[in-house]
Amino acid sequence: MPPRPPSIDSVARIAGVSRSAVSRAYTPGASVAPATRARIDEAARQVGYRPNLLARSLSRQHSRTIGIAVTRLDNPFNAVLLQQLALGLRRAGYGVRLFVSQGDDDADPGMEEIIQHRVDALIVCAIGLTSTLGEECKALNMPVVMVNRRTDDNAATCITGDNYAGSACIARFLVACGHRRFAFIGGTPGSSTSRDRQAGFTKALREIGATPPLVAEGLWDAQVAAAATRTLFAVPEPPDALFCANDHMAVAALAVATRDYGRVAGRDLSVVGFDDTSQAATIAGLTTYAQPVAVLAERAIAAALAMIAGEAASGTLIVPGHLVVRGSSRKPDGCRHHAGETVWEADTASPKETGEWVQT
Amino acid sequence: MPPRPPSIDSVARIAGVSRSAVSRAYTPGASVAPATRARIDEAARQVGYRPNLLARSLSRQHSRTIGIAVTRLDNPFNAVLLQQLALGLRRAGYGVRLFVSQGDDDADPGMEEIIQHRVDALIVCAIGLTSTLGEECKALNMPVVMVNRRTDDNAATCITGDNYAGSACIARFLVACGHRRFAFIGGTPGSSTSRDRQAGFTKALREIGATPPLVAEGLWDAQVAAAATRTLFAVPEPPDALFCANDHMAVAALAVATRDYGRVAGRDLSVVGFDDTSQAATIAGLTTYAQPVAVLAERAIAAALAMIAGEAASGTLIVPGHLVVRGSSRKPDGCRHHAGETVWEADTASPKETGEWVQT
DNA sequence: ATGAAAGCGCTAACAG
DNA sequence: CTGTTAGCGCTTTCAT
Repeated sequence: MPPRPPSIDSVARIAGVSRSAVSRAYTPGASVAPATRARIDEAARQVGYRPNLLARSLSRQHSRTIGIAVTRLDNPFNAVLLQQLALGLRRAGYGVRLFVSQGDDDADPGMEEIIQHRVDALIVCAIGLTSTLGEECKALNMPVVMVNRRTDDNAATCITGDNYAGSACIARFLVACGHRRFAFIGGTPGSSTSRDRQAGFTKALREIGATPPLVAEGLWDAQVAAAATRTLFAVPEPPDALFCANDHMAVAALAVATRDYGRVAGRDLSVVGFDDTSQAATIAGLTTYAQPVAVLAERAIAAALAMIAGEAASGTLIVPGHLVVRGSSRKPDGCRHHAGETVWEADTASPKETGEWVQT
Repeated sequence: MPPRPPSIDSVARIAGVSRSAVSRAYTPGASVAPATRARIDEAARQVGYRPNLLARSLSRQHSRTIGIAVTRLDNPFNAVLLQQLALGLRRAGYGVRLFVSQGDDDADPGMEEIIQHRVDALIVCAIGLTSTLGEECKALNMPVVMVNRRTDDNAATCITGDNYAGSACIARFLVACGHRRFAFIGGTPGSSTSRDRQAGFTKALREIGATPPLVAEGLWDAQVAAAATRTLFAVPEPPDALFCANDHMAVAALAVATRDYGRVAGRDLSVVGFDDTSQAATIAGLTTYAQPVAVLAERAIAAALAMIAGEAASGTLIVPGHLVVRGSSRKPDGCRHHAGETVWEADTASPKETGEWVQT
């Protein structure tokens, strides 16, 4: 009933050439006589021909499509990361098939579905692959790169921020601010990212000889983090320094602390986040450890393309970030202006500008 | 070089049946003898067979894939809308091909690309289609539904919130708060959404006999809106009531007003947004006109599926919202609690619970 | 430079 | 219920 769109054959017929000729006319760098090409172009224009990419993919054995699996698009960091990935991929000539999963953590992002679609590679954001799935993928040799999450079984190449060093930096910063009672609100306990941030924070605190932090779970969720904040403030000696494992939660915690508990951030309380989402900056004036999302995306894409090309990259790339100081925290000595933001001199967490590959 | 994944033929051979049998085994509701099915299942399991969806799509003449074109994923409203769409689509058995475009407005979301991928339908969020593109789509009879944007040439089915009535409600609300000097920060001037919100606001103000608002352009961007806010406050008699065309901007404007200008929202200033993003609630305590994003998504999906099924829906569906009152504004008489939020009794903007189809 | 022919992996009548 | 056959629309040797 719906008249099918013109196929390569119709064009060939009209132009009076074989369909191979038409195919070549659409293949950059193939050899077609100018005259033939003209006839083909004309015929194509006439009927409004567009090559059917499904058919092409089937024939070529690759789809120039990359799958992106993601959760929690309510977290602007994830949303922006997705945006950067999609944009960068398009620039590289790849399309995107999107898989969004409900669950938080090791949520199986509908793996069966992904595999059946024969994407050339899979980029996984903020979710963990179960190890069996990791195996599956490499069995099918489908390249997988994980962003903002790492895995130890080297089933995938990983690109992350410097969670450990960044969080350690935050610990030192908070101590330099003169704080004494620390607290940490984590993401989902199962995620490497949350664990690394907690570990870096706690370890640095211990090394300095500070009191270990109170710990609560925020599950990467603003609401949950808000509740956790209330719990934290309900203790006899509530914290005066709070580190939340990402901005999404930090910004909620900050709101609770100031609105509901009358704390004035930057004086009797410091709250620090991780990511540097634009809302952290604009709305909340949040002190945070900035992750260069554009770089993360770019590196992830590079890794995926490399793997598609057969260069078996593997391991974990740690992309450095830096602390940016804003009104949500006190401002210790050693803060100075640089490129429009306030940084902290003692922030030496990530010396390498370009990031560093570590083997797992 | 990379050993190809097992195909339907390998399974057929191993199971000792024809490939049609295998095909049927994977087609719900097809008739296969239990014994045959068992042999097929076994063979499939053995080699790890998965049907190739590309091939299936080519053969079936549809891909069970819907394209989603979107911009500005830095705006949490768009991000969450995308999330809901993807989730709902998956529930309906559809996959998603994602097209994110850079530009703001009538940005051509890489139409050629979309068409070539032979998606079964296209859902466009927050972007406008140029009219030629609209034509193209219907020529190819590819269903298009626009969310949060409308078009008058009926090239597409549109699903929007009640921009006009909602904004009028905000105007009346602000007047009821006792304000006198109004301002409006719009999105991109080309977008129907921004225009409708401005029109509803301005019109209602005029009807009441209030002073017309100062108007500035925020381009749907937090930074730009922040700058616009500064401009607005630089005039001799700065506004005491500010309506921003979405929360993303409102929240930035609120931050500027309170932090940089020392205004205290809820007393000498009211700022109101549109959308009710979760950050608006959690972080900023923003008074805003709530749009039911889940409903928007669900309706958009329903429309797309209907059109795929051949039921030529067209026109514009207006989904009602409601005003939720929080700390960023004064609280006039007639506010009461309902289902955990504060609503305004005089908010009669959208009587229809289910939304209403209007012809264009 | 061009065309013929053989696929890519799966589906869909149609006979049996 | 099952196998045969003919596509779906495009690519890619291989000759010419």
